[in-house]
Amino acid sequence: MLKANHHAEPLGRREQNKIDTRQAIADAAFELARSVGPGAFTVDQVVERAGVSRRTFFNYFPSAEDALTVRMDLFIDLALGVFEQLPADEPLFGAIIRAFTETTRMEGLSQHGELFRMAGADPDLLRAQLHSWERAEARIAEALRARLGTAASELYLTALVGCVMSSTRAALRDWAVHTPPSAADSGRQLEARILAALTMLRDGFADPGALITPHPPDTPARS
Amino acid sequence: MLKANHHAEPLGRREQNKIDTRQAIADAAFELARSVGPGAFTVDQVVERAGVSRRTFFNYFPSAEDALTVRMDLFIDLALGVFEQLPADEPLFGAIIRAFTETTRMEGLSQHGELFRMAGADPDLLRAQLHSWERAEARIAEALRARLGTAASELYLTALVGCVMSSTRAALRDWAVHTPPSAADSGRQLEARILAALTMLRDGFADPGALITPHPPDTPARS
DNA sequence: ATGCTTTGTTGCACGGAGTGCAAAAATTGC
DNA sequence: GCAATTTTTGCACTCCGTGCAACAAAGCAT
Repeated sequence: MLKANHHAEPLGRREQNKIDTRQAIADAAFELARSVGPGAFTVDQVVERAGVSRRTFFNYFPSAEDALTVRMDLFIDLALGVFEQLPADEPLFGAIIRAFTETTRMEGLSQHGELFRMAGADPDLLRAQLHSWERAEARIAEALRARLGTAASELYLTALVGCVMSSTRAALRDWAVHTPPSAADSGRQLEARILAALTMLRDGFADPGALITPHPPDTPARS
Repeated sequence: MLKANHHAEPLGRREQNKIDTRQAIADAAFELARSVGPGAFTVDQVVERAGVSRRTFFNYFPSAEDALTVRMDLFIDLALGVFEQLPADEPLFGAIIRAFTETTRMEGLSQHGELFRMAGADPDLLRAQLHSWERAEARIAEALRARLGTAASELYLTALVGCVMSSTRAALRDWAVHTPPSAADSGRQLEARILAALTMLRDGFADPGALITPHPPDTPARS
């Protein structure tokens, strides 16, 4: 187990207030999205819940949907922190997989799945999430660049990161479809899928053999 | 060379008018984006150029940025048409690569690159494009599902398509960075990159060896 | 504590985005 | 040509997103 790298600096009241406000807004937005549905609430409703002014909201987020991507950004923060602590000589795919699984263990997954599922109902939320993945991709590519140095071409690097993210997203999608209610082993279900997808990637998708969920739905994949 | 599958049905005036209007709006939006920059023009300016009412614009597109993704959607139309005509026993990656290269030969690439580069300057356009890629992914997955039948799991299928799109996107990005002006061999440059990225994918990213553009920029990659 | 500087919040105002609705115009079928 | 259908348009309305200036809170020095 890796230590959490908490940045536990003194952190003045200025910084803390901003973090709190940001979180309050994000929480308010999430609760609203959960209760009335994504895209079915206004910024005014959010700020009323969060206890800030309308103008302040837009100081933090450019749109209501962006307040719903905070969780993913934080998730990437964690994952990158984990990744940077892994030994530099560990095999690449192994390190990536470990960074993901280690992170999913400290962060709850249910909300991510819930948000992912919400995106199916609201194009604007979907776009915000895609943008979030894009930002994450850039950040991860950055971290990988630091790890691999100039040994790898830019194309190799960006394509690899893109594929890792795509595979992870496919796993999330599959998981969201086949594990709608919060099942007991929900976490393991997702982990298994991410692992399966990344393994396919490592093998160049040579074997179409069904590892998880054949074609018909409702096959809980006894893993 | 494959035939273009032109759907040359009679096509009444209703249908034709809609197509024309759609195209007029898309063209007007593209010209504006090109001259004043993406995100720097209003819907009113677009509709004035296109010669339609403001309300009509929103009958066709939900936002100004969406009018700029028409080209990519059409590109996918073409590519899918090509893909479906390829022999069913052709190796998967080969078929995908061929579908792409065949399509790039009939469609101009410069506008795609231009739009791609524009997205770096306007978050909303970027989101619209990401959404467009997402739609394309779904459509391609559909086509692949028809081709592979139930032999492949959903996860395999969606992960594969996602990775193909990601690799292509990485190639586009690399190309857009290293080939800013419309160079003479612009088309071949892009083709080479897409091929390189998809080859990396097929090989499971086992070899970080620099195929195109080592690390430093401005290395035209003698192909 | 007191004042001074820096930084974050709020209200206001304004232009633009997006949508429901009903009237008007264009296309189609007969 | 006439009636039915489909598309375009104008209007009105709400909500979004932002520049600006006044205001409040935190930091800093004495």
